[in-house]
Formats: sequence, C-alpha cells, structure tokens
Amino acid sequence: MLDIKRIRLNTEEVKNGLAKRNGEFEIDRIVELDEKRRKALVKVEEMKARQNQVSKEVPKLKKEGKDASEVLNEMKELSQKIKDYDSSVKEVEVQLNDLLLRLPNVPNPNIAVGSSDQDNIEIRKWGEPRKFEFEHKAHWDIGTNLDILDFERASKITGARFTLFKGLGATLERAIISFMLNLHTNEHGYTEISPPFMVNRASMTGTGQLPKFEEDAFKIPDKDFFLVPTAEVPVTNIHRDEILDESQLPVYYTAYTPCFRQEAGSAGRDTRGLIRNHQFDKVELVKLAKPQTSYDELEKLTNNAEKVLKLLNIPYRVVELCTGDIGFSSAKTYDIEVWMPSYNRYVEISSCSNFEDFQARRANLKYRDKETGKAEYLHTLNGSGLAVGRTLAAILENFQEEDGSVIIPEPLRPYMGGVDKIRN
RNA sequence: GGAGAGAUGGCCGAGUCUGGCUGAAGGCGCUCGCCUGGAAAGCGGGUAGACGGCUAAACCGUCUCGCGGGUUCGAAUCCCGCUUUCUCCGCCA
Repeated sequence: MLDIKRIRLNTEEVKNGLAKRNGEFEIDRIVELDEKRRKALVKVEEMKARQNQVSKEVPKLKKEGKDASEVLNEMKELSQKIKDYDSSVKEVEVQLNDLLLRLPNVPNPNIAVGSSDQDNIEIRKWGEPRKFEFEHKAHWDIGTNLDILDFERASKITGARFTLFKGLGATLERAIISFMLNLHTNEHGYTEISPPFMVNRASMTGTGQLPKFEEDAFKIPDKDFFLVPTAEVPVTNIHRDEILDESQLPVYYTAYTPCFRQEAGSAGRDTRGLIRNHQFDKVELVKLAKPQTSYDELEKLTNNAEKVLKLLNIPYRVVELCTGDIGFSSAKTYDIEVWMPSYNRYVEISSCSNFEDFQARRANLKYRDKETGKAEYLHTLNGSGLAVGRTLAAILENFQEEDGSVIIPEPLRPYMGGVDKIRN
C-alpha cells in the first residue's frame, strides 16, 4: 500500500511512476476521497472534543448539587450527531482504503520501462546450454518413462495440473528440498521456518494477494482461510503488527511449503508437465531489512538463489523485469530463468523482489530506529530459492542420457542414499 | 466438539463487582542526567501507536485497554457476537 500522504503531496510523482505499469489507476479519485475524509474528520473531531469537555464537567455539576438535565439534553443531541457523522466518515474511509489496497507499488525509478517481458533486461548468464547429440525429451516424457512422474493418475485422484511423484521421483523431490534448505540455513544465514499452509485474510492482504487477486487463490469454504500461494505469505506475516528492534535486523527466513494456485487466466498455457501446476513445492527466501540496505539485500538474496543452480550445474540467466512485467507489490524484481531444453529457452524458476515498504504498510511491519527512537516501516524482500518442481524438471531435461536415464547432480546424491542415476 | 477461566503499555500487573478525576496505579526493563576513579546501589527525568490541524518541529485535537457492535451525556469497566490463550472432558495422528 502506498502512503496516502505521498499520494496527497507528490501526486504527480506517483502518477508518473504508476503510468509505467500496465493498467489504469484512479489516483484522482483517491485524492478526492482523501480530501473529503480529512474535511469531515476535522468536523467530527471538533464535536467529539466538545463532547469530551462537557462530559468532564457533568460529574462536577452533580457534585455541586446542580441540575445537569439541560446539559444532558444538549449532549444527547450532539451524541446523535456524532454518531451519524462518524458513520459517514467511516464510509468514505472504507472506500478510500479499498482503492488504496488495490493500487500497485510504484516501480523503482531506475528499472527499465517497458510493457511486457519482451522489454526485460538480461543482467547475466551462467553456464552453457548443453548440445545434445541425440533427440532429447521433455521432462514429462522422461519422468513418465522412468515411472517417477505420473500425471494421468494424479488427474484421476484430483484433476488436471497435479502431479504424482513416485519412487525415486518422490525421493528426488525431497532431496531437492533438503539440499536447498541446508544450503540457505548453513551457508547463507537463513533461519528455517515451517509455517502453516493455510493463512487468514489479514495475512493475504498483508503481502498483497488480496483484495485484488482473490480468484487466484484456493479458499477454504466457510473458514475464510486460504491455501498458501507461496511461503511468502505466512513468513512475511510472522512479524505483522510488530515493532522489531533494530539490532534484530536484517531478518532472514527460509521456508519450504507446497504452494497452491488457481492459475486463473492461464488456461492452455504450459499444460504439460511440472511447469504450471495447481500445487507445487517451493523453498522461499524472505528478508526484513532496513530501507537503507534493502537493495543490497536484494542482490544478495538473488545470489543466494542462483547458488542453487550453480551447485547443481544447470545453466541459467538473470533478468531484470521491466516496469510492465513486475508484480503488483514489487518495486524491483529479478527473475532467475533456468535453461529448459524442451522449451528451447530459459524458463522462470525464481522471482526475487524488493517490495520496499509496500507490504510493510499493509502488514504493519516496523522497526525502531536506534538514532531517532521512532518506529519506521521495514522493507520486505523475497525470492524463490527455488521452485522445486521446475528444478526437478530442469534436472531431468538437462541431465538426461540417450538411454532415457537421468544423472543425479552430485550435491543431491547424499540426500538420495548415494543414488547417482535414475534408470529404468 | 463440550465446560470453565483469561486477553490491559516493551514485560509483569492493578483497575472491571460499585461507568466519569485512568492513555491508564505500582513494579521491572530500557534510556538520559546526578553521584563514582569506574561500576553497583541510590536519587531525579524520560519511555506506545495511528490519524488529523496544508509540510516539518513545537503545540493542540481525535482514536486505540484482543476484535466488532450495542447501551449511555460519558465505557478498560455494563450487554451481545467473534477471535485467541490456558485448564479439564471427549475425539484423534
């Protein structure tokens, strides 16, 4: 959520910033409502001040044995007036708040301006895509042939866009998760979290999934709970409504969770394999940092995620998303894209973002500044470290052999009882 | 799922029966000053957040005692609903 004062005082700056995104935003309407709210507020508060003042005098009158009935009658009227006025102020506030919650973050002014992923900028590349001397296969065929992935039975059990992992496929998935978590906790200084996989409305609103994107989430009937679309939601909300001590910063959390997404609007895209499922596993990296350091922390976080692919020896590149492609809450985002032979291109496997204070305002995440003694909004960051299903797909595709077997990257073998190859 | 007891500032804890002088006693912690060679003890001061008064400081006002609503001129205090914690019972991995 943007600071209403920022919108009020730097209206043009906000307008120009948001204009670089796709979509239309009702800034003028917000400014109008804000003004309406403040005008009304001054009036009610005057009335309330009068009410408080008189209320203090009532017991005095009574003590002196004087008749207070005249004053009380006057106050009765005032009290009713305040109630009426208050509810109209509240109405304006509700409207204003709803608009604010649906307004995206202002992109960092230094990122590339563009309208689609065509305008993203490649920042760096690592590794060389493998040249196959045989006809390579897509991961869904490799996995099905090895009997480690079963898409048909997953459809029977649940429906389309679900996957059954079997035998060494299930083991490989578990190995990837453990490998990533150990790397981030042991080498990169993150604290491991295992959060609830369902979250409430306040948490979803805190990170920006609600109110605008409710149709993307899976909702639990009658409960007002949502299946987590990403660990970002429960983990970023750990310190919601808290004021952290500056000495605790920066906070580094990593969490494995399954992620549940409706994939509304993506019908027909990536329908085969592990790339776009309703349920997928992900290891997430989350940071809470001081504003002054958040962009350094973004670089580090991205490097932490890249390290996974380096160790697994899978080619990837990092792109900076342009203003038209960054997510709703983000000010700046790097995508890490892994080389996927079946797509013959790089495919997103991690998205690392600095949200600045956008989520912090929604979730009321603050820290106390040591020098000023004041509570200030934190900056929040997160990134996948990495998406597990896509990592597994990349392993199958990049390390497949002509005979249909797949070589397991060295760092994963200890997690698989020493298995170095999956074969028929 | 049933029964009961709680939820007050950074923490502990009074106030709730008997509504007003309580944004909230007292203690702890933290912090600043005095004292000291230094420290402890002691003494004195400070110590929530949001919103608004065109910006900032000062100052002023409004709101906040789990959340929402109601009664009342006035609610931490009375009434209703919800959330949550603890204890006991039931059920269960």
